[in-house]
Amino acid sequence: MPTLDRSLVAGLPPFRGLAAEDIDFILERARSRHVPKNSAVFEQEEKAESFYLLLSGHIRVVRTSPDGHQVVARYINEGELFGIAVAMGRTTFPASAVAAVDCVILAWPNGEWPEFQSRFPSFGAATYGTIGNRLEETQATVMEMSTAQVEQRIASALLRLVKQAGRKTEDGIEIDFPITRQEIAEMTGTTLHTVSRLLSAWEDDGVVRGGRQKVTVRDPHRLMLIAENRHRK
Amino acid sequence: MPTLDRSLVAGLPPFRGLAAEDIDFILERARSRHVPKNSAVFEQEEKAESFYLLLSGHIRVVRTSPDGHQVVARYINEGELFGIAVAMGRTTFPASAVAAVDCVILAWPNGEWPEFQSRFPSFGAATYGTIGNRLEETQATVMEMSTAQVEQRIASALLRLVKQAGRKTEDGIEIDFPITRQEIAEMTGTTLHTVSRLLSAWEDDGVVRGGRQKVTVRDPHRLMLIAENRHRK
DNA sequence: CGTTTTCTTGAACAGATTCAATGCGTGTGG
DNA sequence: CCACACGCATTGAATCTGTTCAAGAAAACG
Repeated sequence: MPTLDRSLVAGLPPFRGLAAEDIDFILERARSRHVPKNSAVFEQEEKAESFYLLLSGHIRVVRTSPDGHQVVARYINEGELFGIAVAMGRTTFPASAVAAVDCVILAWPNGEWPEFQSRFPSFGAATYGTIGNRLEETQATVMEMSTAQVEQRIASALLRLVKQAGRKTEDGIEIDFPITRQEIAEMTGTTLHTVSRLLSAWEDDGVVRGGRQKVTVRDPHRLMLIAENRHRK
Repeated sequence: MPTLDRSLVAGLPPFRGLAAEDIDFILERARSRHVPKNSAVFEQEEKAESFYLLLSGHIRVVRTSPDGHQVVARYINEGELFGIAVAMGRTTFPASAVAAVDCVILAWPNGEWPEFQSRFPSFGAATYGTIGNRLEETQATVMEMSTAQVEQRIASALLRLVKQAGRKTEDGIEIDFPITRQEIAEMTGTTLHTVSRLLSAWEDDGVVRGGRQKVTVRDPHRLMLIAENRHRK
């Protein structure tokens, strides 16, 4: 197997500040893997054997409750670590990770973690920073779900998606992976019906443009006003 | 200033597995502090200069949104670390920490963190484990808020409180610190009115017993059925 | 003893869900 | 290659859970 090229990851936060040979050391221990659209990298409750980095594509992190309800916890963007249960001292994954499009990932056996951690403190720090950010984001979500109306939550979610995975088109900014109304509902704690209704209304207002598994934001500013509940009712 | 006695902390997770002299090393660098009821250890957005351990008492972690809404993110129990922004690479606190009762805390300057981390890996691991647990709990909260009814959420919250800070009385298990209906509402994303109504109804059923800033759970099992939505309506 | 904070409870209202029916796209199999 | 079935999306109507508005009672505090 040819060694992975360090240019693949050199710019990414976890590798920033590492010497070329350190990056090579880490990459030599990685396995790369292609993950076809809609297949899972790992499943909730599964024993965590590895941790991962998303090289390309988009991954949806989904939690399922005992009674079958699903919640989309987040989307992983290119260059982000995920499935880092080992860094939190967990033995199982708290959620499933599903490829939203065809993806390429790197995987390291958990056994490598302690060495990476101690040998490359900046790598460890970046990982813990990632976890910290996710805790912060998740708390922000709780806050939003406690205080904001559905309309505002959906607007915020779209803005976040557009920011993380927006692709400019002639028509506005399009979310760069297929996403259903149902999934938007699972991100915002509502039903696909409500999402559909609101998107339709916004489409009439020219704020967004819908499509099958597609959303394009045409007027981000107006969407922001909606998210902040400062728009004319 | 007399050195703190190592028996204060020896049993606690962050110190487990450390040699006596290591514990002393860490304690020598700590400052202890008394925090009167209702006063803040630190405030949201404040620059994080230290990290903390709660020796005794109960601390409420509160997030306030730009528009003034408050959410109770969690309660810190005796023996837990809190305000560990430094371990997540944050420079400010994402929430405020308020003493629910008179508390005693230890504080370490953030500058000590890197040394503790590298010198006592088990201390670092315990800290990261704490962060991981909180992320996990917070995601569970999101899940609950997305899928469960208010009644179930309040029941779960009470059960969690009772588990973490329950004190047995002749009448049932009492939450061991003053907590208002408003605060329960802020934990569960509802209003004090709804909390009050439900607690009143449960009191009529003999499941709980209310009081000013006080809740006693008399029938945890029945409360569990409510939390799981498996009780007769 | 008056003032403030906490808690209770009724009534009206509303946002969002649920139920139901239908339409539209797209990918697959005959 | 076309038809059709399935997954995804839309939209109306009815319903309901929980909020909001309003008024007051009870407990603590200075």
